[in-house]
Amino acid sequence: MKRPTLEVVAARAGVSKSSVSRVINGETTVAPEIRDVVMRAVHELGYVPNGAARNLVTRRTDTLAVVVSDPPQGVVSDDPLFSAVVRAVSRELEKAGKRLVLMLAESDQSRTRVVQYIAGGHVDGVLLVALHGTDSLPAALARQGLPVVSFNRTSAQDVPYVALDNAGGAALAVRHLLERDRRRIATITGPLELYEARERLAGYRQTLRDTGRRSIVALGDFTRVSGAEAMRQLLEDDPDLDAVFASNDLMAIGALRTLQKAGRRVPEDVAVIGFDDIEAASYTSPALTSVRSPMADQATAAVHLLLSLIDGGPTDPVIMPNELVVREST
Amino acid sequence: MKRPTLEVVAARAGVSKSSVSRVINGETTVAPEIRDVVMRAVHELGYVPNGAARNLVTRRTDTLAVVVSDPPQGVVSDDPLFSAVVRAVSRELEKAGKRLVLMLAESDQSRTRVVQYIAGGHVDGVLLVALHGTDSLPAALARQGLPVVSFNRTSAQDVPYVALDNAGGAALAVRHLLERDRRRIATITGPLELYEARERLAGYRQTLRDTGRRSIVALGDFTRVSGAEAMRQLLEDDPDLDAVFASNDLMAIGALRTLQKAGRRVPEDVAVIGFDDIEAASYTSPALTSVRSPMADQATAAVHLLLSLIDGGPTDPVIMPNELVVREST
DNA sequence: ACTTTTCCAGGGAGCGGTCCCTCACGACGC
DNA sequence: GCGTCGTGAGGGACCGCTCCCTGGAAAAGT
Repeated sequence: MKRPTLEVVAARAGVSKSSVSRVINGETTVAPEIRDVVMRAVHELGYVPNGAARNLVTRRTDTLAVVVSDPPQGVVSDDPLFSAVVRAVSRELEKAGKRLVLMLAESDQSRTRVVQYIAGGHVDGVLLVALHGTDSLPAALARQGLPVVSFNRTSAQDVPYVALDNAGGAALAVRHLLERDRRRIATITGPLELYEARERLAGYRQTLRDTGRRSIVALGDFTRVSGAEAMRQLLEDDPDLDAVFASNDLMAIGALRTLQKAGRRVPEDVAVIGFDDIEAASYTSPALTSVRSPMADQATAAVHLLLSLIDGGPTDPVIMPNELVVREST
Repeated sequence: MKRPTLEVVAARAGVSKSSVSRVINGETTVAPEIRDVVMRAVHELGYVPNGAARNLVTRRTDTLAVVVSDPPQGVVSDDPLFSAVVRAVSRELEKAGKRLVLMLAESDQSRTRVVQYIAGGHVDGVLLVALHGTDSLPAALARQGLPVVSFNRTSAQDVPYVALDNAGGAALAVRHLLERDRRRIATITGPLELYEARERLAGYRQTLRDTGRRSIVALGDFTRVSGAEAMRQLLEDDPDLDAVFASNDLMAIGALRTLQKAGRRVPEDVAVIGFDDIEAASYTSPALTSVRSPMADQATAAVHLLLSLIDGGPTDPVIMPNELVVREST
């Protein structure tokens, strides 16, 4: 099942390789009759250009890597937003006529494999998703000298990024709770190695400080069980609290369960608000109020930034605004 | 930022290209001292082989495509299982030292693009996920003459596949409901263009028939809202029903909500059972009993089958067993 | 009418690897 | 001591494409 080559097509059409190449690549300096005879030959033979050969000489691959850097426990890729992001990226690349190579970097070993692969010239650019601030990957990739866009802020200074307005979102949540006349507002944080977790915490703190209230903080790690556990902790430490801002929805869902088991009514006794507005937030009872993270839009923006970078465009970071989705839990 | 080539490394090490190539590819017929001097040159120069050049001559890419064929509404890729599958596949390929190109085929246009890409020799094999029975893609890809494995049964005869035991899983669910002394057991189906939906329905029907009971069927399309709607329909048609088997969890969750709004207690008045056991199934209240689809295992099996196919191995289909996860809703 | 410019098809040199084939050299057998 | 064999390094053709360069024909200029 050998595929025909340019040369075979050229022979069939009775023209030179160069002419066929020009037709294939849509150059305009080709006489119509040559164009036609070439196209016919192409269709008759079912010719499709060999990608490797083309890559080799053009040094472009029309392929972008999406690298998901994640500890083995899988905080990020377990996240329900993962598939939304992957889909949005995929759709956007499809539109731009590019391909997507997905790589999960879960261990140091796979991290070096990723760098090797990138260095091998297989891709034109890299989209980095959800890294720890301490991650060595962003810097290592940036050093390869090809375009890198991060899906979050990272410790590597010069990596362009598209980020959520995490602090602003947290402020939105807290102000909403204040408007509902809540006085003792606790928070459950994400893992503080992550920028987004730190920013959400900072937004929460700042807003409370501005209104002269004190923070009540419990640590979580963005998983549902950690949310349940943190809520238990909070109830013990401060039984009088009347609202909880969880740094993501999974933890909010965990907190909801804990509250129900403890016999607290939501939202009457304790209001609960999450962050991200994942699908499952609308399934819970009561349905969860949440700060919507426009992940699909963020993914789209990240792809655009990366594509523009590849074309030598600007590298200005993009910050996505969030909005509040009020449901039953507040 | 020009990367060094084999030739440069060879010059630096004072040996021939061939020797460097042998060292890089770990051939054993190389004298230790040559090996050492080459390795040193490789490290000093930071040499990484150019992928395109290698692909061109070896005709292998060590890359596999995962093609998700899906209508624009996104039945499959909206599915919470999507990310689980992608992750499992990614991990497995990582282990095997292969790369993953993800392609969503949402329109006819993108379908042709997929076929073109595959024909371009960019990948060594294809893993097809979740197709409509009428999909033209499996056949088109199989015609390309490279290994294809389907993640479900398809209409294309000769495409090897890894499937769930859908009928068996449905039977498991229905028998469980019968054991709970339910007499009027309804079902909410998936979109019947999909094999899995038909098989789940068939399993339901057969099990009821075997025990002399009649089927009560409402049509859904695997989305949550369709489940809610179908449940409304069922309550209207047959107010006395005491159990519902939904063909997937999202629809079960929708049904749960409808039942609660209608004032039926779950499981006291109506037992609800889902299929797939997605994460969210354990978040609902009451937590959802479900037939667990071992999607990650299925994905792993599919990758193994594909890899074995590439090495010229057998093409026997694999059927994955499912198990029941009993929670509060039954 | 002749030269200059424009335009477009063809020829062919790479791109950076792999791998077949040749050949040198040391070990071994007789 | 000489021929044979085995081992392993080197030379170079080749994978399929792009793109620069050349050259001939047609168009434009004088």
